[in-house]
Amino acid sequence: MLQVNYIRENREEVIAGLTKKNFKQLALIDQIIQFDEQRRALQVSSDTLAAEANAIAKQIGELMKSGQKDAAEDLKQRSVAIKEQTKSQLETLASIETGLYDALVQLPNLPHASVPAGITPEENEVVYTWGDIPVLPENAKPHWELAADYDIIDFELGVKITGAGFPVYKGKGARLQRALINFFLDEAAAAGYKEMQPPIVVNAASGFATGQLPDKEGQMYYVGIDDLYLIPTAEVPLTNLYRDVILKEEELPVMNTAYTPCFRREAGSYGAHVRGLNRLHQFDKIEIVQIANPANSYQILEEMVKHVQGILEKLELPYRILRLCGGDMSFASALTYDFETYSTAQGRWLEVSSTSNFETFQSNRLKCRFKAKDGKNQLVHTLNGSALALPRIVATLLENNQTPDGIKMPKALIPYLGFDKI
RNA sequence: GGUGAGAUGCCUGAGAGGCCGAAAGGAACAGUUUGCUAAACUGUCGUACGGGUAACUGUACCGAGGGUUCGAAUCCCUCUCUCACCGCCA
Repeated sequence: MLQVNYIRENREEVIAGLTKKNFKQLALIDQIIQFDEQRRALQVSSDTLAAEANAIAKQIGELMKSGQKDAAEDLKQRSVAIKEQTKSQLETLASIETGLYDALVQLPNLPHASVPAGITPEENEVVYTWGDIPVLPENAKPHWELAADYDIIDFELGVKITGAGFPVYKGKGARLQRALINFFLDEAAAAGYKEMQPPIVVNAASGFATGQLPDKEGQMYYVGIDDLYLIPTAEVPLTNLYRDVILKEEELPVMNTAYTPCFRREAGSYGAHVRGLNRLHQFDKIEIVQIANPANSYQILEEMVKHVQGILEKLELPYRILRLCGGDMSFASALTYDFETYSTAQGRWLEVSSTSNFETFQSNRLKCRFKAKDGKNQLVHTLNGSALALPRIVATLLENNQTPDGIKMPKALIPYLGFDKI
């Protein structure tokens, strides 16, 4: 959520930024500024009235004490009149505040200056490419066929016990999952992140603070009987640890990581590209989250990008980094780098990580601030990234490393796996 | 699931219609003293939104929402959450 004061003082810049993000309802800006003006004017007058009422109440108290009942009665009448007036002002104020808020939550975050213009994924900027795309034999198979051949991931079995998009990992497939989770967590710990194990169901207040509610309500699994939501990413619980918190400046940056299963209904998504592991309702992910001082949050974003690069390189997977264009960025992000590994058998790039700086967009809803040296509270910047999501990593590992005598595992994983080949 | 108790500032905790944005203690921060550590003393010490160049100042907030009253942390209603004990249980 953007800050009203910022919008008021930087109207032109806000409009330019939202335009870059391909946001159309620019009329909201002036509506917000207008609401804000009305709000402040009304507040001044209702505050003044309240001040008068408070003063009168105090006088009545004193008059009663000294026994001047008649004088007190006169003042009471006056007080009742003020109360009427205050009541109607407060009602108007409340409706203006609601209007202001409703408009405000519709605005996406402003893009960072380095975000390229553009609307479609094709306009994302490739900023880095690493690794050689392997040359595979003629009869190379996509991962869903390999998974069946080696009996390591069973999609049909998952359909039986739950439904589509809930695969069962078996034998070496299950072991590969566990190895990746441990590997990613160890890498994060080595980079200075503190490992956490948060709940994987959250309440509505948490969903709201990180922006899943109300807009993306239909994307989360909802446990109605207890009014809880299954998390779509560990970002939700990890970031909400700092909801309503005022940190000390020297506590920044806070670096946390967690492995969690993630649940996404993916309502409305379908098509040829969702086979196998490409899109699931339940998957595993290791998330890294930082709560940062705004002064160096972009440096931190670069460090997070380096961290993800390091992992992908240890896994020997060819990848590229995209700086997302304005139109392809998420609602809350100011700058996002997507990581894609190349799936040779499918002949396409698969997104395996998304690493973003949200600046104050989330912290404004979270009310997560830090006390700066001057004693004033200031919103923190929040950043997060996948490091990494498992399914597409597994997909590319299987596809890119297939040989006539099995699927070779990268060196870095062997200690975690206890075998070097599937 | 049953029964009972409770929710006040960073923490503990008093307050039971006006003198309460809130005692006291602790923590934290700054200063003085001290050879260091510790201690002692002094001061600062909630948040949000406004007004004012500023010093300063107004309003709101004692779990949330409503009500009674000239006036509510305090009385009434509803809700939420927490804790304890019992039951069940990994």
